[in-house]
Amino acid sequence: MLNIKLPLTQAFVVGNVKAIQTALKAGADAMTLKELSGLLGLSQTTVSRALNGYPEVSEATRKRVAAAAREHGYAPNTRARALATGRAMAIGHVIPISSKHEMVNPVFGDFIAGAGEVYSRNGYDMLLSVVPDDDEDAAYRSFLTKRNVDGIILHAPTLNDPRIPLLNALGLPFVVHGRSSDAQAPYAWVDVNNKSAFQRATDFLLDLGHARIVLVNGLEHMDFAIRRRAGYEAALKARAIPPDPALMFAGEMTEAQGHDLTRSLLAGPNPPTAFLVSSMITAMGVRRGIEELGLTMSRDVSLITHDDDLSYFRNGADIPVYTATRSSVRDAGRKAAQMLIDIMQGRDTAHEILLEADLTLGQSTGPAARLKVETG
Amino acid sequence: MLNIKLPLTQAFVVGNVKAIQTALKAGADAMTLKELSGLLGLSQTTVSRALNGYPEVSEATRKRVAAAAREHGYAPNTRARALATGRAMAIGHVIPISSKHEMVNPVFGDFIAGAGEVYSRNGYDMLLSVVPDDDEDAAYRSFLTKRNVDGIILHAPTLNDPRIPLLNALGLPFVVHGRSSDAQAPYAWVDVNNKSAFQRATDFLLDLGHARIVLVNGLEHMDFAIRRRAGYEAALKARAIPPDPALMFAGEMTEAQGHDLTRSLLAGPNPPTAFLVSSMITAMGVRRGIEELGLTMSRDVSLITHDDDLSYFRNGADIPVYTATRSSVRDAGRKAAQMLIDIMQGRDTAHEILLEADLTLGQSTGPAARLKVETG
DNA sequence: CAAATCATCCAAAGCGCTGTGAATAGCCCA
DNA sequence: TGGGCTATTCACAGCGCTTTGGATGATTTG
Repeated sequence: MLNIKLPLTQAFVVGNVKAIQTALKAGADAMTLKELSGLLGLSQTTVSRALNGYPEVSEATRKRVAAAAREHGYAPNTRARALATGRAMAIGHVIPISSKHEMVNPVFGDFIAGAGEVYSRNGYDMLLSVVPDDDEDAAYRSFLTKRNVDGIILHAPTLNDPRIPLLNALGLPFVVHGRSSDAQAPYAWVDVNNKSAFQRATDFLLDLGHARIVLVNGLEHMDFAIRRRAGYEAALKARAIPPDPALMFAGEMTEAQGHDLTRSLLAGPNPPTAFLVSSMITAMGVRRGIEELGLTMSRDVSLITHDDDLSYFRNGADIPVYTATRSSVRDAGRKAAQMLIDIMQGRDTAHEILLEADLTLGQSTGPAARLKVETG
Repeated sequence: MLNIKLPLTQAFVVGNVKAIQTALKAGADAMTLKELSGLLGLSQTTVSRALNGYPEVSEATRKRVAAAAREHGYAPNTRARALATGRAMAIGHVIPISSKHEMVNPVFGDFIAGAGEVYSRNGYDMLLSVVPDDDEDAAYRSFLTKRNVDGIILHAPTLNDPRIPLLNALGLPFVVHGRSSDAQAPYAWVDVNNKSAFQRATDFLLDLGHARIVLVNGLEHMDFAIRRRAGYEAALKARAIPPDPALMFAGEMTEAQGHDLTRSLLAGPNPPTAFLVSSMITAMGVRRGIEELGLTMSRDVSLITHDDDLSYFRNGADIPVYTATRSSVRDAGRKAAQMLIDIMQGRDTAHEILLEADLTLGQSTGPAARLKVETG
């Protein structure tokens, strides 16, 4: 395997177009094993074994084969190899799109980046299936009966997600990004400790003297949202504060949602003094709402958000803008991919990874207004 | 083909786990054509032709075959089919990641969503290869010599992008999302008219009396950034205003970048009165900078941004927050995918699609402060 | 020096599907 | 009644690779 990779890497340095054209000669028709072995005067068996690092090939012929492969730009046909070995060397991702709002999860790009990194290091391809979240049947039919992947990553699990028993029944290895509360059977997963993160965040706001804390959550059938809410409620309960339904919201995590909600709450009677928000994007909307009303974040209203540490949306370089519960979704992608590969290859490995989120202090939190009056 | 799809769709209704378990019996080992034909007492040929809609099969047997396929949850093995037909029924995307900043293009998720929609409608899979943008050789080796895709979508083209002659030389059908200025050979592409969009936007700001307009652009080796800058400069030139290098910036399009740049410019001598920004995310940073200085967007400083109409980042539901040059990247994804499929299937089709961006009026633009003094 | 061992290499049988080139059977017409 | 059709169906040869189960000499061993 390695024997093939190294030489070609040289040939494909971007910009070095001439070398590539030479290497691959007449365009579209790549060389086959048969042709290569014919050229070398060896059997297909020997050439195949030489390239795949089997021991029963002399070092001399192995070198000769490797050189020829490089020279002629030979690489095994994936389809043929997959058919022969029974392994597709590909991993499938089902990307659900909110059918109501046609929304793509913004977290997805970074997760993919992390996972893709691990895949390519291990010789796996990534197969994507983008489907409306109320019509995932097509995607599963494709992956499962067409057998074009060896494993699956499941995104955005819901409460007691029916896809989990389904995949379990089918025997295809899979790893869930997130968890599914109330799931009957065991399954492998990588998740952030959403409950503990939001409990700590709520605690922190309570410590600052905030009593009316708004929870701006994701859609309530999503598992992560359920856990975040549980964390929020646990923190309140610990101080004997009954959760107020008027302060708890669930919905798509858009900027506009955050903005509209904030405006109406702050303009209403008995306004809240703090917001706990499920995504950076929504948090930006909340801040816009705060500032449009002439209020100042941190001084008048506090704000904590969850931060997936998205590459294109960093929470400030030096001092974070927002106080946040932070956990890199890209890292989660890496970990989930590695776990899946380990499982597929029969390695003994942890099937459950719970990542703790950092609580990073930013410029969006401060003591509740009430306290300020006392001290100032 | 259709014959297979319909029945399975029923079996796979999410939640109907029992039906699935029944349909696929003993888990992982799917049925083969050989088994199915044996069961039916027919030859593999006949079964295959029946399922693939060939005319030389009697309607009676076709029905019988379809029913059996449904009952046993049969679907052809993709790998075997690909090997036999020579078509992989998959399309590859090479997703470059900025190697300097490890940044994933936020536009990518929505583009994929649009393209994926078209792919699944046409029976194609989507293969993703995530690679650092200075090391794309591995991705191309994989796609081209391993032959696991029938076509490629190229993202984020640069000035005279070397990947274009490369793919042309290799004879693999491909479509570029964007264009590559100075490219020698022809190629198929779907692009937004970046130049005209930014020219119109600049014109609009000039009409409002703004003279010092900052251009906050993407990385300058990216083709779209070059064209946007050209539009900006053309508008200035039309009014005999020499472009001021001190007002033109290029960089990664992050929120922090926009913020920092805005603060330093507005705090400096001879501050600008308007910003023309290449992405919503950066625009949010610009606005944060404006507001932190106690200024008001639109009244004190105007702002126009490009808006890719990302699903998770809509520019306000009713009245847009930002005045923007808007073009849906998701729609571009659909169009690029369709074009590629048309090309691969030898259909006669347009190889160049230039999408015009809307200039939508929002709440971020207003007359330059100078004019306000005159009128107020 | 014959027998056993080793190091190399190879022919051939699949993997599960498609597609070509018949074969078979039923039917029509002269 | 026999030749010519049409409508169905089938056997078989690949697609390009891996892998099993030998071959073939060369080398070692008792």
